[in-house]
Amino acid sequence: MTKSQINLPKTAFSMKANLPTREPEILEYWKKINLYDELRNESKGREKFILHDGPPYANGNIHMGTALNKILKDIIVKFHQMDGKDSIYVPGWDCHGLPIEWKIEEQYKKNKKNKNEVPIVEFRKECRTFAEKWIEVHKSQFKRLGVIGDWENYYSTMSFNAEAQIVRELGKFLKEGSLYKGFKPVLWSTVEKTALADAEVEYQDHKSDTIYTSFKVKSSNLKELVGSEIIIWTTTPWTIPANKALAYKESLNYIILEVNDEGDFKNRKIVIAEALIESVVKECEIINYKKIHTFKGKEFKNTICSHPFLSLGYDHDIPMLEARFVTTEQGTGIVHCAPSHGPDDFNLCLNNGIKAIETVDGDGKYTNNVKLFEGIHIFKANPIVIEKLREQQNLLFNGELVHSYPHSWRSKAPLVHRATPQWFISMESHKLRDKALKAIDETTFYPSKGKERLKSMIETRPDWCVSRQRVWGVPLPIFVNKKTKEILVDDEVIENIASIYEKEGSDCWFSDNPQRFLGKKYKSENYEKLSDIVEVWFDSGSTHSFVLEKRDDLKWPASMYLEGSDQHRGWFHSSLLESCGTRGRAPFETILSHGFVVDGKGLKMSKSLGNVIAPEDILKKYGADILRIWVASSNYSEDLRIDYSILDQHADSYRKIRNTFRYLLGNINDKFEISDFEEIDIHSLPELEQFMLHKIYNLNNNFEKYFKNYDFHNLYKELLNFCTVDLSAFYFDIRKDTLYCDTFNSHKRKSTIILLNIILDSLLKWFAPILSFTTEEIYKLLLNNNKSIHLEKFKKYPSKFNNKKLNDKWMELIKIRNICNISIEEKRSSKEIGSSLEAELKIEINANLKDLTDNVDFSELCITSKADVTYSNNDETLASTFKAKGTKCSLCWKFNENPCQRENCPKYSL
RNA sequence: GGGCCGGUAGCUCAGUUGGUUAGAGCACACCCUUGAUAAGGGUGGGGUCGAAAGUUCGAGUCUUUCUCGGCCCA
Repeated sequence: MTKSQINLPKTAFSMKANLPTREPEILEYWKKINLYDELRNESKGREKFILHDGPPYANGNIHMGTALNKILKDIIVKFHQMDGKDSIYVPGWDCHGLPIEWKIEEQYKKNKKNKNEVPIVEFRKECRTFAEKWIEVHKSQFKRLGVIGDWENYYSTMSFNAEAQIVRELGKFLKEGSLYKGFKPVLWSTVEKTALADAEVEYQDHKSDTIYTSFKVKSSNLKELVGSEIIIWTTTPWTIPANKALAYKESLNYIILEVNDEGDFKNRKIVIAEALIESVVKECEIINYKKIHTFKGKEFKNTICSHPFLSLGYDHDIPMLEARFVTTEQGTGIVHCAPSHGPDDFNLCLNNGIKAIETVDGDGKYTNNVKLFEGIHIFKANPIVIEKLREQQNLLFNGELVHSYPHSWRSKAPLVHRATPQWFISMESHKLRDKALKAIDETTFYPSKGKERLKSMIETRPDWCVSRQRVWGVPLPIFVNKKTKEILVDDEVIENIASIYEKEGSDCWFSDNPQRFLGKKYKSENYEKLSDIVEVWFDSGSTHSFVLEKRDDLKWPASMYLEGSDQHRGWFHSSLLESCGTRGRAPFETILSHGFVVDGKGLKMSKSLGNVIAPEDILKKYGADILRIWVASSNYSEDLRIDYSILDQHADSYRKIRNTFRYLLGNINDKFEISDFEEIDIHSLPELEQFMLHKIYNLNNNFEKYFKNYDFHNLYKELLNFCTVDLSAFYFDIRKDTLYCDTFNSHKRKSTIILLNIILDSLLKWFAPILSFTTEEIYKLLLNNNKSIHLEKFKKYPSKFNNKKLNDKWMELIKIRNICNISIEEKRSSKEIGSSLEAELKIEINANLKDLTDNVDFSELCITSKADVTYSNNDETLASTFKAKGTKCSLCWKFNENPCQRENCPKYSL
């Protein structure tokens, strides 16, 4: 008997995937067949699904987070495409901003070049070139992940039309009147000489000088207070010269203490919060004191103090103001307020008619608004302030404290709050907050918790500061009338600037005569041209206008914005505000946010922990399809863990899936026959095949349900389980006998082949959005038609596949099969049999199940040589296994006491 | 420091409105197979559901505290 007499599987589809080398070949193939253009051609006129790309910053190699983001986007785009839509993905890049400026400046430092000697326009050109370089790097890295999009016509925030449109968008806020000039403390770097965006700030430990200092009560409604001294604690002594007020909390209890220790404060009465007596006394080393009077915070009302530097000319009144932000966690329960140096201070003072002024210049030196200290750098001022307080006998205590403090992400220098002229978009003046909150309500969030997250941020955020004192960005298109100080608001000027930018970009703002932008209507000598640039979040928040609206192939609003959950404060946020301000609604219909990539233990990846895995390493070791499986199988609504053991596991699953395909391909000998599901005569098929159709039908239902909810990890799990449980361990295992040993054209074998084709067709399509490369490899091998699996649509499954009654029956049969397997295993472990074909089953089934099992061949189901069924009243199904009698048929390997009766088995195998 | 989210077998994930002995696949162990073969099949072990306390007849599910981790904010 030779193997040529049976129908063994044969396929060109190799068991070994070798993805790291095979995938680039497939990328070449996609390039060759112009897959992206083909996709657009094929789906012309279909309903559009637009996933608008949140632009990554054009700097540095991609990391796992970016890879996750792009793959997840690609999976969703492909799902919608196969679902019958025109699913268009246009990648984009965020290009302006401080990090790139810093890179260029670093290069200058290396080359001993002085930035101030380089014309702004030239500097900006270098920034542009830098960004262009990284866009190209990113592009190839993203493509390698299998991401399909309009790579040739990507968008960028530094393109001329983007810069022009950003000006138009700002013009809308200008015209409306919600863009205003304010004066406000912002986090400022005295090293970089700029305000920093929130995202540019990082918190690190910092050692600060701390002081307890006293403010004498000048007048008060509470007579005990007069002559007493309010004690405050601060970690920024240098802000004392800018003090304008003191803050207390109504609900707290306060106490007047008389100090009896020797020293400056002997016999002086000090005021602190009652709850903090212990800590203040301990820290200030007060030993002898007397409690004089306790009172409620609200009795501070209308109390006026004097500045500790009163006799040095600081003769302004220091009012005491009620504030909610006062706590008893640290300090004295009374907070010193310098409106130019803290947002809380600023707001409190503003509400009480005290304005912030410019007390510190951009370099960090006191201005002439600050008596005694003009010209001194604030970082050198602490000892001087402390010394002067001591001289004035108003220093109760000073020390040091290590605490978390804001630093610049680039220079790592500590930051300060500094009042500067800035440009703001008001949240209230034109009801931007209300509009945004309404827009959030109209948006669907995946996962749903994102809605509350964004909402709570919008509810509490302050006005949007859109100005930056830097050069690499879109210049704020603002002229201020030198005489009236009024902002020039004129659509014509804005459009003039925009149309100039459209042709040549925004560099000219810094080099050309301002008259060029003003046109003929206004004279440049009457106007001051602003040199601030727009903060980058406004850039990216405007992408919907210069990408979605401007491109004919896209639509506004986008179907979906998809980013990491940090973008609730970033791109989701700025896009929402920009769009609500200019168009009254969100630029997206849905938001999908994903968690962060962490290591196998759930810790964030960092160089110091040494747990960083680069996408490049994974591509080299496993290939993109494994990475794509990792994305699909992880629950993106939480943090996503990755390490090599996790990837190994997914690589194992991949092999299982690949071998499932290999079995299918082998048994159809790579001859794929696409069948029309509607045409199939189900009842002509064996029951097992009908049962499998039912399984497929229901799997597809679940598939659609999961896809609709973007629930990919459950979708993938279900597909994988189908391959392992339903196919490999069940259907495939049972049907090997038919496929190998039945005559080639027997009805049963042909029925099986029909099913294999249907399963292959289904699996290819179900898996295509996830296993983009492998499904293409198979598709190409089967059809070789210069088309792509990604041009296909998901199949529709006729409801006639559904057969619940049959399913119920087969669920029972599978239960019996499991019982038989246990029985077979007993004989196997006692070495009485090896292969299940050496077994002969005797099965005792409850008579109630007679109808169900009457025509069932349990030897086929359990892959044994023989199976006899008897019926009893026993509720339990019993199975016993015996060594099969007779001799082994050389063809079908079943044991028979008589010559094998199968049509193509040798009649006398004895 | 504050806000939000999360912690179920080694791993990826299920666990309905609180209701039997907490499930699946993978991995692991053992066995079988050698006609899916660097494949395939069978059986099995494995969890005090992050910790503690509480509510309840009953808690993985509800409450509180703590702890660990992540994101955001300061």
